[in-house]
Formats: sequence, C-alpha cells, structure tokens
Amino acid sequence: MDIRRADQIADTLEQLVFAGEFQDGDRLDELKLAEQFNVSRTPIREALQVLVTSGMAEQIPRRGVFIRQPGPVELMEMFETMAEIEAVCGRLAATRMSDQDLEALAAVNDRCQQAIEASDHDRYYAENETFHQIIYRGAANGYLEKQALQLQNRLRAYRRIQLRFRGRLEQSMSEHLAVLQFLKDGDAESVAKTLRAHVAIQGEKFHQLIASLQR
Amino acid sequence: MDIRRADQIADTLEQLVFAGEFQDGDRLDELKLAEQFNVSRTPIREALQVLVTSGMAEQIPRRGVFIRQPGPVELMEMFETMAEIEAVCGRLAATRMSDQDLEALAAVNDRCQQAIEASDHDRYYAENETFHQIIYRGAANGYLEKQALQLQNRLRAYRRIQLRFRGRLEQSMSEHLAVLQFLKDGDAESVAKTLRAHVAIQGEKFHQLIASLQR
DNA sequence: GTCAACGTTCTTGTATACAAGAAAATCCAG
DNA sequence: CTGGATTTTCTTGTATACAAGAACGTTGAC
Repeated sequence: MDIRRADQIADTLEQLVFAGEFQDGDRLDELKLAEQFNVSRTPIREALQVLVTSGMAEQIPRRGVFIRQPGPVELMEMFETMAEIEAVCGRLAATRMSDQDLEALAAVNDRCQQAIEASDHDRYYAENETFHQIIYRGAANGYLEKQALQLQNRLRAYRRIQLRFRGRLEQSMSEHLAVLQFLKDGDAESVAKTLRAHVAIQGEKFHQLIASLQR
Repeated sequence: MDIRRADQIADTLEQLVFAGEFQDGDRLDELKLAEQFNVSRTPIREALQVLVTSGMAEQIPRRGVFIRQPGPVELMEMFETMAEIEAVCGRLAATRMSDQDLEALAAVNDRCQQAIEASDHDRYYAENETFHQIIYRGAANGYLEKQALQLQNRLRAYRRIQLRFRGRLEQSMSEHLAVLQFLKDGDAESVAKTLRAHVAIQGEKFHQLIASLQR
C-alpha cells in the first residue's frame, strides 16, 4: 500500500527479478518499463535506484542498469553469511528471548510439524520462515534483526529449492526442535552451533543441486 | 570521481550528515539543496534516495525526507552488530587468511604502534581502520566483507570519539596484537572472542561518553 | 477567545522537454 | 571486401512544467 507509484513499481520489479523473469546481465530499459507500467521515466528511474542499492541490479553510468543475479560463488557467500548471522541471533536470543516468544516459537514448530505430516511444502516453508524470524527478534537488537530479515528475503528463492531434497524436511524439522530446546535451556553456544549448521547445510544442498544441474 | 552529479551530491550530503551538519529530524528541502548545489531538483531527489536506502534518512511520502541520526539505543545495537560481525570475520579469517594478508596485518600494526608513539590520533585511526579491513578481507567472503565495510563506514564517526578516552589507544593496540597472534596460530575461537570484546568495548566507551554528556 | 472550516501557499510526485554521451550504422579510403 | 572515421540514432542524465496532497493562515461561528 505504498503511496508513491515509484515504490509500487520497485516492489513489482523486485518480485519479477525473484521470479526469474530477468536474466543476469539484462538491461532494464527505462522507456520500455515506462510504457509497460504506463508511467513516465521518472518513477521508473526511482524504482531502478531501489533495485541497485539493494544489490539486485548494477548501474553503469551513462549505460543503464543491469540485472545482477548472484552467481554460485556469491550465493555460497550469502548462505555462509546468513548462517553466521543466524548463529549470532541465536546466541543472543538464548539469553534474551522472552517467554512469550519462546511459546510462539514452539507454536510455529507445531505448525511446521503439521505441514510435514500434510506434505504441504509451501506451508512448511512459510512457517519455517516465521520460526527464524522469531529468533531474529529474540536477539533483541533491531539493527541486527533488520539485517537478518533483509538477507533472508534475498535468499528466499534459493532457500526454497533445497527443501525439495528427499528427507530434508524431516531433517530440518529435527534441527528446529534441537534449537528450540537449546533456547529453552539458555545454552547459547549450542543454539549458535546448531543454527549455523542448519543454515549452512542449506547452502551445501543448494550447491549440490547447482552442481548436479550443470553436469 | 562519479560521473553522475546525483552521486556526487549523495556523497557530499553523506559527509555533511556524518559531520553533524544536520540535526535529527531535519527536513532536507529539495528546493534549498537544489539552489545550494546549483542543480535542478532531479539529481537532488536521486541523492536523497541514496541517503534513505542507506538508513541515514527517512522518507515520509508526500512529506519529504528527514535526517535520522541514530539514537543511543540504535547506536548500541549497531556497535553490538559490528562486534559480532567482526567476530565472525575473525573466526573465518583464522583459517582462511593468506600469508600475504597476515604480513600486511603485521605491517599495519607496526604503523599503529608508530602512530601511538607519535600521539597521532588521526593516523592511528586510519591505520586501525585498515587493520580491521584486512581481517574482513581475510574472511574470504565478499558478501560478508561488504556488509562489514558498510557498517564500519556507518559507525566511523562514533568509533572515533571513544579513542579519545585516556589509555584507550594503548589498550586498543594490545588487543590488536593479541588478535594478530591468534590469527597466526589459527586459533579461530580466540580471534572471535578477542575481536568481539575489542569492538564491544568501543560501544561501551561510547555509551559512557554519552551518559556523561547528558548529565 | 477558541475551535473549526475553508482557502491559499508550499512541497512533493510525476510528466515532459532538453542536453550530452554511448552505441550503431553508414560511408569512404585502401 | 575490410577497416576505420564520421554521422546518426538511441539512451541516459538533468532541467523544467504540471498535478495533487499537506501544511499553514485566515476567517467566521459559537
């Protein structure tokens, strides 16, 4: 519900990029987009700037802005960073999380379990995301939380893929349970270690997938 | 050496914000700035967007963009996040850093020592920044490095203040030496622990300063 | 005197016009 | 026919014009 047309366009473009509508290196033609969205170039340009600063596109002066889909290397780097940030959030959350958030976490975990039993991947994915978000919040550090949310958003599309691996859902679930227990115990280091591995394995699974596709 | 006028203006505005030329909540008047920079509103608006996405300003639709200097709470959050990110970088760097970077680190440390002996705060500060940047690079994760650099940049002005504390320079130096040795030993956990404390103490010193000023 | 409604003014958001640099196409020399 | 220079076209970057919403002041009723 943005008021500015430019922000709406930025959102839409972001969705399109995530949906893979653009290839890496594609130029985002201001005129074409303006025509497509039935606006002038001005709001388009402002929307493009948003994409550029969020890292999804690159701007070359006097040349235009180009889509920059992360390659395998950058993706692995992002997954590793996510793993480390999650570990940090978890370690902080272990001593700071409110009882209320702990309950919320347990509830989300229950819904995760239900989703698995129903083999509802989409629902599992949504609940899984919430699970992690509660931990971010539990770290009681607004700045860190924002960084974590941003990266989670950026990795969403790729994170999703690896859940399709056989048995990954169940494994993911048991990792969640472990995290929850460690949080309840206030065992900061174990939370950090488990969460780091939990996210890192996603990167590895994703890497496997990429490798198998490229052969 | 940006080609676009808008980028130059964004840089200049960023400097001005860091220099404290603007108070928290100040509105950035497009017309006034346009006049001041001798350009039209268009490049000003693009520059403002940069500030907004970098978090230094807030945009309220149809109202304008307002300077948002972080308050004490947010600053502490940022320092804590920086401490954790540094710890992560350090832990990764302990096993990944090249011999070349290790040598560079030792060299920078020597120059830090010289700066202390010359009581040259500015030079110490510059070398200190380089010291940390080499560690970011040592983590061998471009994405993480970028995040670290961004936050370092954002905290520069505040980090600087706490170095004026009596004895802080020498303490900072000895912490650097410890980090260097742990890195050489490949003792990842000790590097992480030391770096975390090294940065966290900066936040605490800063907090002390704020508190003492507000009385 | 206070509060609210209306109207004016000011500011942002968008459209269009213009300038300047980059890519592409054409033309000419060898 | 090929290579390079020149001109043309296209695209971005900036300026200006216009539209619409927000702040502010004035006026009038109570």
